[in-house]
Amino acid sequence: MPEIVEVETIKRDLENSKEVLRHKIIDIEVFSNSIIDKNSKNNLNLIKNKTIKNIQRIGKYLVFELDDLYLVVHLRMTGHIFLKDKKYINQKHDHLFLIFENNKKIVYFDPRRFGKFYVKSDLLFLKNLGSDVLSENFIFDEFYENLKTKNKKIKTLLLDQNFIAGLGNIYVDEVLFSAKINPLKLASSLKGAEALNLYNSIKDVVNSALIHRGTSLGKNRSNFSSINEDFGNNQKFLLIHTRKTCPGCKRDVEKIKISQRTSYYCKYCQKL
DNA sequence: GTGCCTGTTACCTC
DNA sequence: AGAGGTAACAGGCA
Repeated sequence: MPEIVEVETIKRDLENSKEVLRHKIIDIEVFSNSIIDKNSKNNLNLIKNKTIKNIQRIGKYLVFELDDLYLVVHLRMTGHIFLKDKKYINQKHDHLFLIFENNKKIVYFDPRRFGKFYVKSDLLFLKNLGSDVLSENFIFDEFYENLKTKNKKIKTLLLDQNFIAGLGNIYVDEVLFSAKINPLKLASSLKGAEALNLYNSIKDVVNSALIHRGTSLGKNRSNFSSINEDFGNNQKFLLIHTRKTCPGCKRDVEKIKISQRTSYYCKYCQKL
């Protein structure tokens, strides 16, 4: 579930806590080896005694900049970052601790263990990502030029992190509903006005969800929560994803699979 | 118990 | 280039 909005919420919460930025990692404990990228296993110990100089987010990746290297995590479906007191002891599905010189530790919790940690000396492994939709690199002209060349369904394209980085299944549905674009429409068929509408909808949907601290749809601990295990509120404001009735025309919402992803749209308000 | 579903992505083949 | 399948894994649900 963590898409751009959720990862950004975590990033901001970590920054605002003042307990991580400019603090030193004195130890790392790994309880499940499979969450460490196989090419990073040998480098893992290098993060010890390093200070967190900066925290950034690139697409759905959370990046901790250390003195001379990067600790990067992708939360995939069910990864969580919690900030706990040092006395916290590990519980089911906790896979990694980063222990700081102050009284805190970062806990990586992930029931499905799809998430991955990377330790790298540079960020070249992220070089194929498209522009982050919250960054200043996300520019309409470039977006539209690229869009015109793609002969695939617009929903599939917006989910492609190498096209634009950050959106996942929930927000793509919301964006397309907001822009009144059918998810099955070919990207290359969009007119300039539609593309501009789409571009603006991406920014609006993401920024509005950020205000609500992300979307927490499930009922259990796999559900998105930020560093204090607090859920987001954006699920209350979803207009189309998981809805049965279109808020625009009050007719039934379509629920189909597009590229193996459950997709919600209104065939009346989002005409093909 | 069984089988199917799930918010992500990399990798593979056609 | 694009489409489709699979795998990683655990838990919820009918």
